[in-house]
Amino acid sequence: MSKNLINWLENLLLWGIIIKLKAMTSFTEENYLKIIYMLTEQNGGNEVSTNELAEITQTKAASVSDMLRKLAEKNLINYRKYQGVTLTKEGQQIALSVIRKHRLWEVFLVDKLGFGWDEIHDIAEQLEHIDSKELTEKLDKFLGSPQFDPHGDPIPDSKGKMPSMASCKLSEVPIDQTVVMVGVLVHSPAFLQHLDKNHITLGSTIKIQEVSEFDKSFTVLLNNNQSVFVSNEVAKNLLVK
Amino acid sequence: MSKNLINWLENLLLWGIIIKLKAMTSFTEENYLKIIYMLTEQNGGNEVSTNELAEITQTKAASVSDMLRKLAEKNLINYRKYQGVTLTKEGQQIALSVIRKHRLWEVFLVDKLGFGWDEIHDIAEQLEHIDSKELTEKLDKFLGSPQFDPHGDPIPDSKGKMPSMASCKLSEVPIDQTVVMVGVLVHSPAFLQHLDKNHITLGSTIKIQEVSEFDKSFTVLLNNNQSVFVSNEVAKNLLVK
DNA sequence: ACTATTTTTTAGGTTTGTCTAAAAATTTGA
DNA sequence: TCAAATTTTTAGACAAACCTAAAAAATAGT
Repeated sequence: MSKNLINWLENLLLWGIIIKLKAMTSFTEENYLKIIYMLTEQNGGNEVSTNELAEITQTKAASVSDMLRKLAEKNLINYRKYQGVTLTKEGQQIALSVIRKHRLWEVFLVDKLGFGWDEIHDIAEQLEHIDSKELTEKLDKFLGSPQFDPHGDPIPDSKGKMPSMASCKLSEVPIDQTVVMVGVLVHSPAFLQHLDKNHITLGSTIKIQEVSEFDKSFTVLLNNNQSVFVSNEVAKNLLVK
Repeated sequence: MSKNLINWLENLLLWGIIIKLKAMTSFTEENYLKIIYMLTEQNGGNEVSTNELAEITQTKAASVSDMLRKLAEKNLINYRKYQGVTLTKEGQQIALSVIRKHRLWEVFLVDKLGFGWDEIHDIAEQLEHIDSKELTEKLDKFLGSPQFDPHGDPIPDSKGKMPSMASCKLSEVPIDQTVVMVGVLVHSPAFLQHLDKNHITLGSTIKIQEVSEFDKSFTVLLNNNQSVFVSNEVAKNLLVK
C-alpha cells in the first residue's frame, strides 16, 4: 500500500535525522574534547580528572560529570567513573580538527589581518567551531599550508598528523650557545606583551651571555645586537631550538 | 560593618552581570533580528507576521511567539500581539551589524578563498555571528572596504549606513538597450549555477536583442559577443543598471 | 587499618529555545 | 454581520548545559 510506503520512507528519513544528530558534536562538546586533548598532552598521556576540567572550563565538577557521561555514550572518550578520562580515536579526530581550525585562523588573524599575537585567542576560540571542511582546506591553501601558528604551536594536517620539531626551554640551554626562538609555553596576553616589549619574537636569534647564580636570570644577545634581561620565569616558558 | 559592605559590593557586581546579560544577544536572537530586517525590507517597511517568521526560521509559530515576547522585552522589536513586528532602532543596529558581517565574509570567501557565489551562504551564516568589532573592521580593511557582496547586495558601513545604487529588474528594460548586471534577487545555488552556465556574472554587459511576445523570454547579447536565452523567470530576478 | 579529607557522582532544579495541543484573536466570505 | 477559517498566542513539556546540595567513592595521615 502506498500509505505504508510513505510511512516507511518517513521512518527512514527520521532515522537519517537521528543518525545525523548523534554524529554531530555541539560547540560545547567540541570544547570539552579539545581541552581533554590538551590536558592529556600536558599530563604525558595520563587520564584527565573531572576537577581539572571543571577548573579550565570554568564550570562546576557536577556539570563536567554530566558532560563526561554524555561524551562516553557517544564513544568520544574512555570513561571509568572516578578514574578520569582519555579520548577515543574518534574523539581525538574531532579534537585535532578543532585545534587545526583554531591555529589556522590564528595564522590568518596575524598574517593577513595584522592582529598582534596577544590579541587573537578569543577570536580564534569562536572561529574554531565553524563547520565546513571545504572552508578549512581553502583557508589552509590560502595561508600557504603553514606548519606552525603565531605562537609556534604545531598545526595538525587534515588527517590529524602534527608536524614535529625538537625544541627545549631557554632555561635549559647552556651559556654561550646561540638558539632560535620557536615557541611559547604560556599564551597569556601579559606574557606575550612582555616579550614584545623586549623585542623577542618567533624566529629571534638568542645568544646566552650570562646566567645569574642567584636567581637563574639570563642576559641574552638578540639578532639586532640588543642585550636584554630575561627572568627565569620567562626563560622557563620560551621554547628554542 | 565590613560584611554589609561586601554584600553591597556583591549586589553591585550582580547588577553589573544582569545588565551585561540583558545587553547581549544570542546567536538565535541575532538570526531573528536579521530575518525581521530582511522581511521588513521586502514588505516595503510593513510589519512582519509570526507565520512568515516561522516559515523562514523553519520553526513553529508558537516558538516564534515566544521569541517575539523575549525580543520585545529587550526593546529590540516593536510588538503588538496579533499585529506583527518591526525593529526598533536598537534592533535595527544589531541586524545591520549581522548583515555587514555576513556580506563581508562572503566577499572574503569568494575573493580570497576562491569559493563560487553559489557555495558561500551556509558558511557566511555561521561566520556572521562571530563577535569581535576589531575583527570586522580589520576584515573590512583587508578586503578593501567593499560596497557590495558577491551577489551585488549592499554592505552596510560600520555605522549601519547602506550604500545605495539605482537598479531595476532586467525584465523591465526595453529592447535594444544595453545594461550592466549588478545583482540578483534570488540566492539559491540552482539559480546562481544557472547564471554561471550562461556566463552571466556580476558586471556582465547585457544588450537586449529580442523579447518574445508569447512568454516574455529574452535573447540577449553578452560582452563576450555570445548570444544567450533568458527566461522571464530569470529576467525578473536579475538586477541591472 | 580506619578515620578524615578530598574528589567525583547523583539528585533535583534552572534557563534557552524548541515542540504539540488547545485557546483566543483576527480575517474572510456568504 | 456573523459563523467559519486562519493566524497567533498561551499552556505545558522536553533536551542541552548549566547550577547547588548531598551522597558515594577514593585517597591520605597517623
